[in-house]
Amino acid sequence: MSRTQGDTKSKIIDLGEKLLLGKGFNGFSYADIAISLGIKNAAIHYHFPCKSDLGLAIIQRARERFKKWGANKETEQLPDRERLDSFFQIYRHYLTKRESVCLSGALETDFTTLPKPMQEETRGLVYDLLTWMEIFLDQGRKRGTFSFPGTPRDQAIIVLAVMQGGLQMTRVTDQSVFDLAVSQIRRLLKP
Amino acid sequence: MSRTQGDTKSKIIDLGEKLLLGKGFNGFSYADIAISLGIKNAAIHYHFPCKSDLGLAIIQRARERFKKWGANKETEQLPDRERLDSFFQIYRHYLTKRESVCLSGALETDFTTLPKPMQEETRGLVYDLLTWMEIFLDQGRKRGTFSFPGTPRDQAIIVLAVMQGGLQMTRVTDQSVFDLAVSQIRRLLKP
DNA sequence: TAGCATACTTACTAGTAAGTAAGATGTCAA
DNA sequence: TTGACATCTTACTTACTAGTAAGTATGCTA
Repeated sequence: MSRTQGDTKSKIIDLGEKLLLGKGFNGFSYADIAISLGIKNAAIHYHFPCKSDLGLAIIQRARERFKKWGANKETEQLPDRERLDSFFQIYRHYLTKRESVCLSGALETDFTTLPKPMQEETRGLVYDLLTWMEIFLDQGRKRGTFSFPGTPRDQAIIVLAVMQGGLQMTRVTDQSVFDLAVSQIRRLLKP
Repeated sequence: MSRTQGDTKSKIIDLGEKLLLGKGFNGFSYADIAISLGIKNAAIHYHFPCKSDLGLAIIQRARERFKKWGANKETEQLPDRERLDSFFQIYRHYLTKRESVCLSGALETDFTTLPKPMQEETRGLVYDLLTWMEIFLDQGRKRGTFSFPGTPRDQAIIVLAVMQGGLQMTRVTDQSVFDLAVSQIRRLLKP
């Protein structure tokens, strides 16, 4: 009984992502997914022969999602500060909807235990984020929307590190910590 | 044959910490420690009945280490900016000597999978760090050593998040990323 | 309608995880 | 020198891990 084309497969990626963000790559098993979706362990292996295949699919989808977000007409036409807030909203979303850290943060702490293909894809993800932010900050400073010392790359590293670290810290303190981090980094970028 | 008092026990904590920082709490096993120290699995269980006992000991020792660092006469008498650098050095040390992320970062991403006592101790660790940094930044701003918008707590969150996120990002990019993050946060604190 | 692909399930394997029970060995104190 | 305690080892259990092999139901297509 195949309900909708690719239904189970995308459900596996959905749940896999949620579990990865919530418990780390070594913190969940195929059994967790199987039980939760009401299918058998082997059904997951059918779609993703190895766990690393699933991990890879999760990262690739996230990269594409970010790429689409960046290329989105609506997003592109936003004023710089609103576009920045829209970026922050991606991270804020992790917190509210998924009660989790961000993908890059989760993957980076597990990095040494990840299979090679996932490591490479993780590098790609971080490269995407850093590059986007660097260009965005550079343009913004030239336009006078943002102000910061050092190079756009320096500042891009800081901004991403704050998102990542902020989400993680929030987990052990309270939700306000992430929001405080966001408002502080916004202040620090003020012209 | 008990060579030195508490020798094995502290060796287990040493290696446990290294593994925790390097691979996450779910990324290593008692077997890893046993093989590396040339002892048997059960010897570790003698000193730490459950893995959570070991995890707890690791965090507690780190908290004490930080407490001692903070109370150290040498550290205390340092000028603010040098004291800040000394703080950054703690994190830089994780990178060079251990090729790892920081303890709070590692624990926070695994947080939901950690046993309760470890969760509580992790909260304590983050509280220690946040509190110290908040007071330090507050004093520094009053003395005119530092300059930043918002409250000292806002800025403390940012600084810690940058340390944490910076170490993690460095893992998938190159070592320079952490150093760039440090120099950028130093710039952002300039009066 | 025969055959073939898709999307599974059932039933298993090999390996690893944490944890335990019982015993061996050494050290020290009375 | 005996007994108690600390620090281990040997030998195991139970539970879970990823992964596989073989079989089944359903529906599409030639």
